[in-house]
Amino acid sequence: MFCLSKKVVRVRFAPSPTGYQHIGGARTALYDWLLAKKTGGTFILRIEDTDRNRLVPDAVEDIKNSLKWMGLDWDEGPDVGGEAGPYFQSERLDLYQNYAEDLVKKGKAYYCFCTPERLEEMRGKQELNNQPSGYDRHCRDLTWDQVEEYKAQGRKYVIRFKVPLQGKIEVKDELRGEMVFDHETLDDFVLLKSDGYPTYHLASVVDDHLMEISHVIRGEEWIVSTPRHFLLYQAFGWELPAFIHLPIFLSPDGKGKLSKRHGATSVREFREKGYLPEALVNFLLLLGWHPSTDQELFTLEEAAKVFSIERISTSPVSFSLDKLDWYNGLYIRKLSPEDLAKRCVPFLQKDGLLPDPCPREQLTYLTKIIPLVQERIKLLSEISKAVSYFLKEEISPPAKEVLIIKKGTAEETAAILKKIVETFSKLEDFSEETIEKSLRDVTEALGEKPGRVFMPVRISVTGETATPGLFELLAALGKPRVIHRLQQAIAVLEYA
RNA sequence: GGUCCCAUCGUCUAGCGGCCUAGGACACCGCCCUCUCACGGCGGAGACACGGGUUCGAUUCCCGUUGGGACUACCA
Repeated sequence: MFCLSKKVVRVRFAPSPTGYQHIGGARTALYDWLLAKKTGGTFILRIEDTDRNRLVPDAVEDIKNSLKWMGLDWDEGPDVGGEAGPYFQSERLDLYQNYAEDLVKKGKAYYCFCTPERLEEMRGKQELNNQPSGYDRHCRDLTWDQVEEYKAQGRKYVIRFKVPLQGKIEVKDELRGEMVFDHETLDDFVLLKSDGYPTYHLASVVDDHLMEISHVIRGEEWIVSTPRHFLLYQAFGWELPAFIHLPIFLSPDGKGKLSKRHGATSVREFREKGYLPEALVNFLLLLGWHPSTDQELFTLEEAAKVFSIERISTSPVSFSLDKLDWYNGLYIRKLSPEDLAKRCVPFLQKDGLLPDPCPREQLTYLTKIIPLVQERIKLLSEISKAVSYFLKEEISPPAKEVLIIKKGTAEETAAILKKIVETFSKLEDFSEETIEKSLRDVTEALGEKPGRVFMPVRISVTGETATPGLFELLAALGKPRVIHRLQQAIAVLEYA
């Protein structure tokens, strides 16, 4: 049987597959993973699929993919197994049922035959009378005969925990210290649902015990449930793990917790928007945790060396994306051209700028132009706009108004461009250096300022006013396309 | 309504009684670099919610007020 020394750190990330991996959960998983790595402990992935009504079919895949994408590999769990399995709660049903029945036998839990309708009515009355909400313990004192009778009638039932009527329960959170809850404020919560599945309360307590979890790291929204869990540990006579409640993510506008209304909330969405896992991890790391230094940049490995639960903060965190964007730009600039090009390919394919699969020459060319735009994009998804005029053979000719130089006329502009076409045509070697020299020579010969000459060229060949440096841009584009696009622009100026 | 949590620049935060004329980062503004846009460099503005205590001394400790948030399901 499964047995380990109590000293070792065993942490679990226990998502419920009711949707795509939420960004808040991703941070929890990160902290779990870091604590495990820091201490040489074990990181466990456990799927809490006990709500069959809200089950999303591909959620488990998404959760696994999201964790892998972020670099958070698990030591025990789906796909990798482990001695404390199974790691899907739906495969542990008999366990929960036995433990629930056990509590009933000990008089610490009871069968409840109340119908959903009755409960709803009860709740309605409580709200109407401004009374505290909670189960009214209608079935708490059913006699054994009554229970047998109801069961014989085939009535559905749940198993509820019998919360002691008097007294207090002291709960400890590693970050916040002791918290005291009065039993009177706790109701007899459900342990086992009528479909035979456990509630979170039962399942998580049973599994955390059986899997010998040392630290329970979860969201702040669980604080109010913690006294119930302590009561359960007490009833079973089990040793408590340490509890760490992470501050929740608030919406950037400061109104309530982060929700779909405020943009991306799943890891998948951030990935699709063009965020790098390195950036997301770094951002999440510092959202609620701070090192004892001023260091802002961390790889997973670096973070794993210095991470500590004592330095996790307790106040709610506004999930503002500004810093994530900054991190993303930073990490994009740090990538090698080869790496960045590879990461951009899917985005370019999605936008129809590259075929799938991508031919070798195309990838080589992309790698060549990537450095020109690398410091100009903050999201991978911005790559298409940044390189479209490189990847397309033809661009739609710019409008006349945008081509015309400042305080100048169409004729003047066309004359400048013609002169440049003429100069470029004679160039044998269309390199950055020769381009720069000839362009500057033309500028001087015409008695113009650089800006007045460079800008119409830039717009002619790209259609944009904001681009990489002109000389490197032209060289990367190649002489034929440059001349063609310049002639196209001249035509617009003269005939449009 | 009830229970609980939280409270330093717009945001993330440092601070664990004197080092604070409150530090850093993002965002913002200005200047520089410059062919545009970025990148980069330099500089600027910007916070201890309020009221009581405790103390020689409070951003730091205690209480209250206010504000924000979470939970209040046979969901997690």
